[in-house]
Amino acid sequence: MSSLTHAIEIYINDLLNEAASESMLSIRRKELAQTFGCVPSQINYVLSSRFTQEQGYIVESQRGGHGYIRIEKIKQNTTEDKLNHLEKAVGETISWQDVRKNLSILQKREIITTRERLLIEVALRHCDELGESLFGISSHKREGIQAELLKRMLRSIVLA
Amino acid sequence: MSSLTHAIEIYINDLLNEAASESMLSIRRKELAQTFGCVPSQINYVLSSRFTQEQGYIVESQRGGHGYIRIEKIKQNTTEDKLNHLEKAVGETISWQDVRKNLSILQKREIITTRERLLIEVALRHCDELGESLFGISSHKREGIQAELLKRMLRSIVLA
DNA sequence: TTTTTTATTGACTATTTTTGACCTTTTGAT
DNA sequence: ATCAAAAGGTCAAAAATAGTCAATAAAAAA
Repeated sequence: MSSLTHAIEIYINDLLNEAASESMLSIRRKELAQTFGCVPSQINYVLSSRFTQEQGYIVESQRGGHGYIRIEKIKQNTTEDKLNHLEKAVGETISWQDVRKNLSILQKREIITTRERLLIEVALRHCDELGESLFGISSHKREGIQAELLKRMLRSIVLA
Repeated sequence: MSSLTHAIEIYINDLLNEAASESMLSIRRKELAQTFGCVPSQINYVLSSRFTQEQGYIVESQRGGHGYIRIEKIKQNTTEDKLNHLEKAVGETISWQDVRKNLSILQKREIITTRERLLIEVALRHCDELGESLFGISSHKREGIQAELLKRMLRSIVLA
């Protein structure tokens, strides 16, 4: 392990934990690289492999003078359960009917809002249309694609 | 250690907020520049990067003796306005950069929530990945598809 | 051992901020 | 009417950051 990447990952996590400020922190890419004696782009690698949205982080940055990289942890690990549950509920493929049914349930349980439900439905339909009209993918394959997108979307907000 | 630009941005916002006068204020470019010990054109930079119409402000000015710069924070009114605004902001195609920027602005203006922003980002990325890896669509065309999806999603929640 | 995945680097690119030289508009005095 | 002074505007260069991508190298899996 050791690896530079891992060390940097730990370093950032430490900062995030001790930062009283709502587990959010700001760094200078160059500085961080210097403290670890590596090239700056190494930091990008760490961020894109260890601090992705899927993993519960939001990363924003700005170039130019006084540039920065801001990392925010948006996940409380106790939501793991919900996640697993969702994964199983959605499964590998899912029909449009089922999608509607599931979303309806989630909404009633106030796990997602009406607006969020709309967003999800719009996205799924759009994807489906593309798959069908533009590329004529089979219905079954489209369902797989939709299931994947649905899972990703649900994950992203359950973690938030 | 924030940038000059950011400091000036905050200063102006403070003035706008405490100004009882309908969140509108008038400044002298030269004076403000002097307050911050910078060249006057720095003020133009701040205005054009932080107080654009997109971001909800109207800026008017006049040269010559008794010149001034007036800054007004405008409220978002009807749904129609929001929609038109969105349509224009997104346009026909949109880069990932611009997507992030736009969503960030919408979130700051509280037109969408963090969760909604996450949902949208995930959906767009998913669509993009599909387009690229599965069907090898050109980058430009993918941007068009993304713009369409983005507009649909935003429309759906603005109208909700 | 061979293959596949993950890390490391660096050359090249892109964005943002800061500064300054030069331009335009408005007012007011003569 | 003219001109000088007093604003504000534009634009492009320079400086300060961050991002991308592809070639290697190292580690893990098969």
